[in-house]
Amino acid sequence: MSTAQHLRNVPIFSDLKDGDLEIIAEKMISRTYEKGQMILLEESQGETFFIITSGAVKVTRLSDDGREVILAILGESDFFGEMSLLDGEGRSANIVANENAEVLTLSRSDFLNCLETYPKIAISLLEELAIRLRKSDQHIESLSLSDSEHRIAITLIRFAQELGTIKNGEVRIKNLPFQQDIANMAGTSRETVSRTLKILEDKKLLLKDGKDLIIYNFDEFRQLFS
Amino acid sequence: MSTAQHLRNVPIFSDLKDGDLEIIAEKMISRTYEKGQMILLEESQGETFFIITSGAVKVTRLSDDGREVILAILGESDFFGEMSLLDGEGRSANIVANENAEVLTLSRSDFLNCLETYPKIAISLLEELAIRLRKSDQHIESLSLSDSEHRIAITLIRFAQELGTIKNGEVRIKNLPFQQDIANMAGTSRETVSRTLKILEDKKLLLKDGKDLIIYNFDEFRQLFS
DNA sequence: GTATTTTTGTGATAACTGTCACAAACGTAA
DNA sequence: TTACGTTTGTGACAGTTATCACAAAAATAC
Repeated sequence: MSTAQHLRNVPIFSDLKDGDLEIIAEKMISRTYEKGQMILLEESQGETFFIITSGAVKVTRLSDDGREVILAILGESDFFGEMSLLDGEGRSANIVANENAEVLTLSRSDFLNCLETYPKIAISLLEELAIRLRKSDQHIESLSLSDSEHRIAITLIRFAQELGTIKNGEVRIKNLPFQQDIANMAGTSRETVSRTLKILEDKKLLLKDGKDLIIYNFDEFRQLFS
Repeated sequence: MSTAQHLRNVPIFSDLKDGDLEIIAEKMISRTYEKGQMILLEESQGETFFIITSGAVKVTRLSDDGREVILAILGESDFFGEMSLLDGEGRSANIVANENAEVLTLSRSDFLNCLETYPKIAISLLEELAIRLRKSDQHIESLSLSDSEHRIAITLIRFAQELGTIKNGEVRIKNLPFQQDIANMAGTSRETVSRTLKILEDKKLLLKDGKDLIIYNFDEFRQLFS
């Protein structure tokens, strides 16, 4: 797929005309990262905007004692790096390739130029940030008042929404992340994730199928834990 | 103070020329709310943009069983309501007047018009949302991996940054919110807040002075708990 | 002023869940 | 295949903290 075609799939660029898309596409550079490779470090200055064309990355923060909090897992057509471009602060999070990943990058100046030249991009970006803020708020809510079973279930719902495929009410999450990653997102321990998945399986709410996870009745599941 | 003068204090409008500011000011309507009054309900459609000119509001989410999670407390010159205007979803949070509050409102269409007419506003708004997202991420981090003492301390730091006044290294938070509100932000119980404040006081890190709270050495305090 | 409501302080208890320890299962490379 | 590393499962235990209960203090109303 050409660079411009990839951009077409990214919500914030989807409003643009083909010509404009190609102008932007020419300024982008493609890069690849291997699983586990660090893409961005917390301390570095943000100078680049990234769009994922294949693979997945995780957005994390690390505490002093080395424990990892996963803020989000991003996949194809998602983008990142815009935050520190916008507010000038340093990075607020680390980005690590969660599987082999291919990205397109845009420099700070080209990115800011884009925003000024195409106000529609700015507005689309606003929408996207509003959506992320909303998700953050939900994440905060779940961490604040739920027990670990709820938090883990809500994390599964997030995965289902981002990575899952629905087939008559049943969601299949292909390649469920490791329990340790789920734990780091849900704010709990790896062992508790293991035990809780078993409990949910006993309750006939979900099924582990190799590396995949199936939620039998997604609507019911969401209602139970929302 | 005139409406336009109030707008001048709001970061996202501060770049505008006086003339433009007045054009916008004319479209705004002033409203007042009494302490405890609900300003926005979670279920309602978002049709209005709000700017606080005096007082404070709290942004909350409610769980089924009625427990409240406080996402933020906003004060003078802060704004809210933009999120559902942008992404079209329903409200993601409730807004309640935390003290008597005066706000300026702008209708959905006028707000969106503003964004298209003054691209600078859109970019400023992007910056603001980036900042909020950053704060949300920090909030998530603290909820994920800290014990209750840390979470409460971090909540106090947030209050200090939003509501505090610094005098040679010492921060005074005037009118510290109730322990119940602190608990709802820190994701813990009211009793734990009570006990923890006493512990921090015993450690000579802070002092309760009537309705105010003083953090003796803010830099040290931040380092201890960040 | 007194009365009433709201907010805060504090003990006792139980429950949840993090941690440690180790075994089992799985994946992968040689 | 075997061997090694990674991921998952599970028991035991301890520590943190939510909850309940009620008293004290503070704020507000009358």
